[in-house]
Amino acid sequence: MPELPEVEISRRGIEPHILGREVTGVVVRQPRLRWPIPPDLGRQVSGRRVEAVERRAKYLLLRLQQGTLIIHLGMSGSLRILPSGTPPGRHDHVDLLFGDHCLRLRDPRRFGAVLWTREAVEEHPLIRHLGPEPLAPEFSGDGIYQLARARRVPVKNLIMDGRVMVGVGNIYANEALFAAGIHPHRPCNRISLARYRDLSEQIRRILSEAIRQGGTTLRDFRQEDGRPGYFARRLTVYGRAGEPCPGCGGTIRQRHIGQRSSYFCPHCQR
DNA sequence: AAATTCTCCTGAAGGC
DNA sequence: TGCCTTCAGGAGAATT
Repeated sequence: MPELPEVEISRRGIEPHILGREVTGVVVRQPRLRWPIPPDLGRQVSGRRVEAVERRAKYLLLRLQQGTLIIHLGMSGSLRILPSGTPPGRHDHVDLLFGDHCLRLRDPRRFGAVLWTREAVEEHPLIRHLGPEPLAPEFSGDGIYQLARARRVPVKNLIMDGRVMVGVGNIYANEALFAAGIHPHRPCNRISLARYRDLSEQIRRILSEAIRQGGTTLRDFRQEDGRPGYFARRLTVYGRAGEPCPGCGGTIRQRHIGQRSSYFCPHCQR
């Protein structure tokens, strides 16, 4: 499931293959993703050159001449660079053609999205309200602490809220809270500034490490060359219910918070 | 108004 | 072996 590191890895993987290249066509085999793919996408983007390949939160932004393609990988999306004409698999829904090769989106669960906007992408409804990037140099716990004071949701919900900060999905939220010794259920307004600063640092550290490891492959994620990521072996608590906590030897618990699974050590995390 | 629930979809895993 | 059921999960929309 692509979270921020997986999207950044995809960005770095595809950039050298498409930056500066002209889109020669688009093939849409299945337009029904999270939102329908615009029917005239091919006409809109063909002939335009890729001027930048960026990432904002978990959105990939392909800046073309006079517009931006917004790609979201949803739950199960992945991007591959392939020779043009490579036979598509069952869930290969979209190809962006670049002459001899193509950028192919595979997304079995179809929660992803491919959208086109000619407006300033920073003002797009999906982008406009996004919180700060954890990997930006100026990111610290201070802003989060201020926001948290006015709310009382569990801290895990807070850090997964894209308006508060972006890119922290379920896996990394669990890991960061363990690393910071904070209980995922703790009301977010009952955590000190010092602990938010530490938590922010842990989020940065874990996301950076995951990027270095090629991301976390749990089910479908593949790097652009088809290799899986290797961060899964570094996960300390996620998916380890019943196993011993590496900190105290106690048992890692799993509980549901919202609709998602939390994994934590009730002894080390308070 | 903040917080929770619902919804999209299908692969994987577990039970019998 | 294989069918059936349950679960997971990002994020906007709907609901409380």
